[in-house]
Amino acid sequence: MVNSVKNSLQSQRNSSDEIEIRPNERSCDTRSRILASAGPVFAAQGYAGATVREICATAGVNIASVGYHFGDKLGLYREVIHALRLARAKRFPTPNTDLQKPQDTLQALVNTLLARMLITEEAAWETELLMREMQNPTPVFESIVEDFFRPLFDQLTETLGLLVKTDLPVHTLQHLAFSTVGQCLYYRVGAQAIQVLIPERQRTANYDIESLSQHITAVMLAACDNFAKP
Amino acid sequence: MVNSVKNSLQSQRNSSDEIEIRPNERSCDTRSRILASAGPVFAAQGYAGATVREICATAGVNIASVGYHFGDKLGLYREVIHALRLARAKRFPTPNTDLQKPQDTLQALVNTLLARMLITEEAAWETELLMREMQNPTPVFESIVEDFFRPLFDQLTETLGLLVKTDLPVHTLQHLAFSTVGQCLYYRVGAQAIQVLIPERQRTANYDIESLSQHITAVMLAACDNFAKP
DNA sequence: TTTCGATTTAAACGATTGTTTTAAACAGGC
DNA sequence: GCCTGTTTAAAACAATCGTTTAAATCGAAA
Repeated sequence: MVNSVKNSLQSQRNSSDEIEIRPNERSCDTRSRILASAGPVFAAQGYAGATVREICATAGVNIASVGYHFGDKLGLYREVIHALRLARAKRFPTPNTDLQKPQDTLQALVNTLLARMLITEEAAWETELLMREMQNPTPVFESIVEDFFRPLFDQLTETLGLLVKTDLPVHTLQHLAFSTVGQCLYYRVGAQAIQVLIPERQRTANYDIESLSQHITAVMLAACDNFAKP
Repeated sequence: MVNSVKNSLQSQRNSSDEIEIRPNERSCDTRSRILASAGPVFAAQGYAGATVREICATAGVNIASVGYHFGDKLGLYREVIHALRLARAKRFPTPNTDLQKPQDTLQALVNTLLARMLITEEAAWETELLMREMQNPTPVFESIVEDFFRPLFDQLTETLGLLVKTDLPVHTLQHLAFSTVGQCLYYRVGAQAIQVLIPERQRTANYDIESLSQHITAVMLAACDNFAKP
């Protein structure tokens, strides 16, 4: 009985991705409330560590609702990832690369990377969730890389190719791109370590996005100049 | 009764770090077997995800043994970290910095960092455990940073200070050190992403420790040269 | 050999997990 | 207004977790 109801709901959701027609208003409210609460909890505790009880408690709904609306815990997680991809695609449009000097493009790319890493707003849980996916990849990880990382990586490689002036091997350009990404990523991956290594006073003074992006850009421009020399 | 026995054992262990005198052979065997099995399990599943049942099963001992020898799960984890620290100190001795040119010291430091990151031997679980500590810090994380990361970080900052020649602000040297560490770290943190971004043929050809360390060192030397200019 | 403390064992405890069940509350069509 | 299908609520489910308990077992001193 109840199972058939859930299965029909599940297949209905899979068929239409964008528009969802819910029978009435009340269910749509609970459903979106669960979805909104699940993201931060999954990000903070990880998939295994997160509990549906905590998610439902912060959402203010009953525990059984997640089973009714999403089938089970994994179904809810898939929906969270799906919503995350849509949200981030709109929030972080890839910077326009055509009408600037490559130095400015590089600066803009580093700025975007660092902004994604060091975001402390209400949507910081999205980055946290992506970081967890990098360490514990699930079947959705590959599509995440293709949709989010590949465009920025290609743009980065292209921009660096304009900066080295000479024709370097492809893998050298890739290494330069990874050097750029790695420097940005460290200020999130190593944030806990930095918090221990660097006193708070220095951190608040010299570890803002602006200072860090200028430093990383300077490092990469110096490297590009050096690789341009015979 | 039993509690007092355990407490005395616990304090006995804390007092003497190096030499352990166990009453008989049998207990020492079980204890070391638990310790040997716990490391890989903690690394693979994380602290919260690992279960003492699985650890004891792979060790072939009773479940209550971990309570008897280590107090509780966290006590066992602390001992694992302690043993890890001793093992890694012997396997990766900090490079001697005194009798070389700073360029060579930097190269050696980058080599050490990359070797720690990309190790694929039987002891890879140690690095995996450290990476998990960086994202999900447990109460032992701070001591890990102090004992593991701080020495290398200081050595890195000092070496970079010799390379820039001019007197730069302290935070700039720190940023340069983090740039170095970040580039090395990315080839582990982003390994899953690189596996999707770069075809396997290129990966096996140009992503060995030797190529990567030379590249990263070259980037940082170029940056230091640039920062030395007026 | 006997005795006693140290160690291991099997079993169970209480807490927490994801999930299911049963009944009540709600909406709209007749 | 009643009835049918949908949604929510409270409770309970079985499984698993870390931890504890009480008895059995072992090793060596007496």
